[in-house]
Order: sequence, then structure tokens, then C-alpha cells
Amino acid sequence: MTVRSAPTILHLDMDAFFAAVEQAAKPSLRGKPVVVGGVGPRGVVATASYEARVHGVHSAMAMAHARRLCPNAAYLVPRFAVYRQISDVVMELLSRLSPLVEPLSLDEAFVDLEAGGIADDPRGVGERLRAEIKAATGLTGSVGLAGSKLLAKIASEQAKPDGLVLIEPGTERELLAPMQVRTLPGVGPATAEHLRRAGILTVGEVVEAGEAELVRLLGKAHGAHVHGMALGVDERPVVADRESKSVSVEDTFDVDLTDRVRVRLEVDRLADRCVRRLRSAGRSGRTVVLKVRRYDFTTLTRSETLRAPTDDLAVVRETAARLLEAVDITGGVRLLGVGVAGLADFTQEDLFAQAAERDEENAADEDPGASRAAPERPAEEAREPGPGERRWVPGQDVRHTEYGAGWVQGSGVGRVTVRFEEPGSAAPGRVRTFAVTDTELEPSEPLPLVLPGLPGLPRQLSPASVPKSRSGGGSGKGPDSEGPLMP
DNA sequence: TCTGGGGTCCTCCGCCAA
DNA sequence: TCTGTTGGCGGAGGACCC
Repeated sequence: MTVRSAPTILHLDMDAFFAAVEQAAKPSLRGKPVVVGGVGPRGVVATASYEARVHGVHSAMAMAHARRLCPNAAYLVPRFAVYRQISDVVMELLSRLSPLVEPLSLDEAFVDLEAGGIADDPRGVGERLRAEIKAATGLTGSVGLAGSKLLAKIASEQAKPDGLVLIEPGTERELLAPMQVRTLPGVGPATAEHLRRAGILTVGEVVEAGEAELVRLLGKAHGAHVHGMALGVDERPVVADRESKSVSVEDTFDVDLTDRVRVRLEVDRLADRCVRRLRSAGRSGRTVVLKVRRYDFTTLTRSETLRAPTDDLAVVRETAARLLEAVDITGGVRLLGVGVAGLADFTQEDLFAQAAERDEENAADEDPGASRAAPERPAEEAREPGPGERRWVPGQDVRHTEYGAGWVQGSGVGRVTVRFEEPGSAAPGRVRTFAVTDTELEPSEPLPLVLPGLPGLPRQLSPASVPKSRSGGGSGKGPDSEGPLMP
């Protein structure tokens, strides 16, 4: 792939995606600061609405810090199933432009317009796309257009919020020169600090320093890459259907775990979740990885590569447990993770291990106290409420037999506060408080953001045509409802 | 202020075999 | 047979991204 003479690489970035979805779904939050993230004591911000950003709240910030900066914001837990559904609608619109669509996350993607036979008027294509997204989802996205991924991404960043920026090929270098080095993808805090110590602050200064100096400062691959980026040289193609190379799950505990037995139990549970994800993706892998973050935030990983790929629960469990044996956990553990890497495209069964697992399962069936019995998870870490268990988290969708659809504003001391409103409500809804055990209140499916039948609405949002959630979408967030947008 | 979760890629080191 | 070199692989950790 050569450097393009036309700005036919499109980068779409939805604006404050998670927060925007919540504002669209909850009329009382429109125009107000909204922060989506973990609401536990160790939660961090996933997305802040623009109203919250004004107060200095940004993603990756500790939730506790955000609350101090912006005490009046609505703090909500993420509803990934909803975000995934909306993302599917957006990705579907992108796929109409070109066969080459490379999703980077739920809210971001590159599109190769040239591969879609679009050479003329990329600006018009981008503007129409933005209008379609707005009509189909009610949300705004920003579009960057350029001759390379690097510039398209920088363009969409400049376009935010709710805009479009096109960078004409040939103007890259002068455009990039005054920008901070952090603008370049791959330059994070550590690299930026390295460069700063060498007196390099801007992209132009990276170019001036020369490739040899960059390689000396940052190492061969990274140095050459950063230097090339600074020159505006980026020949990375848009790649559709990237296969993932590893699958992992991890949990941070509200309170550090100190009991070795408990730690072992959690590793087993993580292995279970990991294998479930692995299997639902139809993959298997050779390397089992255990991740441990200790009380002092030091993080270590231990891994073991097996002779053959596996998706066998017993094998992953045993390997993870073995790796755990070799880790010093005195002082406490704040995070545990289990992953499988070195994924194969096919499941090459380890027949011996499979047989062993079946034996173990049979044994477990006869002994309810064994590994397969549903373990009690202490409240402070509960993530998957069991059947009959009532647990209300802020942002959660609920339905009341008398008052209808609403969402949890907050809960505590045996009470749960619900605001009854729907995405289409003209005005903020009424707030009512119930006992957490109130049987008239039930968790419910999310409501659609844009009602089918509204003028100009494309058909994608109708339940029948909404694509199913991506595989592996369980993400450990309760029952992964495959339900459509309409309840 | 006390730092999530799920990934990718790179580097370095030690081991082993050719 | 011994030694040095090289390359691949496994393992650990760091940096980065959204």
C-alpha cells in the first residue's frame, strides 16, 4: 500500500459513547454531567459526558476522584449489552460503505473507502454517514478523513464533538509539526517522558532529531515507528476481521484477598469464565497466563505453555493453580486474572485431559460440595447476582408493575430509588423509592433509543434486523441478554 | 486521588539445539 | 570433543490503546 493521494481512509469515533447512550436513554440526564464506570471503591471512569469533562473528569480517572471533582454528576455502571447493540447498528452502517471496516472498539472504527469503490467526495460520504448514525441511534459521531490511519484518527480527534475534519494529503507534515508528541499513536506517558528528557516535545522536533536519535532513545522498532509517524508516513492497511490472539478475564476486589484458599477459589472461578469465553468464541490456546496484582499494585504474570492448544476447563484450572503456587501473595491480592494466549483457529482436543475432566465432572455431580457447586460470592464483589438475589446498581434498567419502565438512580440502607422515564419521554420522569425487596420491581431489558416508525429512521433498529451481540459478549455482566432493543 | 478490564506489541533474558 | 554463534521459543514485564 502506498501513500494515498486522496483522503479515503475514514475514522469514526462516537462522541463520549457510553455517557451519550445513557443520556439518550434517560431524558433526565440530558445536558447534565454523566460518568460511566465502576461504582465500587476501586472503580475508574470509563467515559465522562462533555458536561462532566468541563469539571476535569476524564476516562481512567479513579471514580472517587471524579466524585470529588463533580459531585453532582450521575454515576452509572456500564450497560455493555446496550452499547454492543448500538455499536452493531453503527458498524452495519459502516459496512455499507466498504468491505474493509476495522473496528477498534465498540465506538470506533476505520473504513477504507477506496476498497468500497468510493473515490469521489469523501467529505460528502462522511457527512451522510454522520447523518445516518444520528438518525439510526440518536447519537453523534465524529469523522476524520485522510490518506492514512494516523491522520484520519488525528482528524476525528480534531473534529470532536459532532464534527468532520478532512486532511488533504500533502499537508500532513506541516499540520503535525506543532503538535505534542503525545498526539502520535504509540506515544504514551513513558515514551513522552523519555522524549521530554531529550528535549523533544513536538512532532516537528521528533522529525528534526532524526531516525537514528529516535532509535537510540526508544529502541529499534519503536524509535523507527515514532519517527515515521512524525513524518506522516503510515502505511498500515485497514484490516477487517482481526482475529483475537488471547482471551482473558480479571477481577479487582473491593478488599484485598489475603486467604490463600480464597485466592485459589477465585482463580478457579476466573478460569471458568475464561474457558467459557474461549469456547463461545470457538477457540483454544496453548499458553495459560495467571496475573496477580498485589496489595502494593505491583503486578506480575506467570505463564505456562502447553504441548497442544486446549479449551479444557480442567487443564486451564490446573495450570492456573500451579502457576499460583509459585506466587508470593503475602500482604494481599487486589486483582487476579486468568488468560489463554497462543490461540489456535481450531480446537485441537487434548483427549486425555478431556477424559480427565469428564471424570472430574462426574465426580462433582455426585458431590455437590465439589468444585461445581455455586460458590457464594461476598457482597462487595458480587457481579453476577444469583437467581432470586436482589441487587440494584445505578443505571440499571427496571420495570415496576404499576409505574412502568425506569432506571435505578441509587440504592442503599434497604431502599432503591428509581426514576420512571423512557428514551422517548419529553420531560424528566418522576422519582420513587422502594424497599430493595419490593416484588413489584423487576430488572428489565433496555428500551430502544430511537423508536421504530419515526420518520427517517432506517430499519436497522427494528428488533428482527439488529445483529446479535458479538460472540464472547458475556463479559461477566449478568445474563447476557440476546434480547432485541425492543422488550 | 490511588489507580478497571480487555486487549496488542515489543524487548529482554535464559535455555536449547544446530 | 569442545567452544562460539545464532536463532527459535518460552517466559516475564513494560508500554500503550480504548
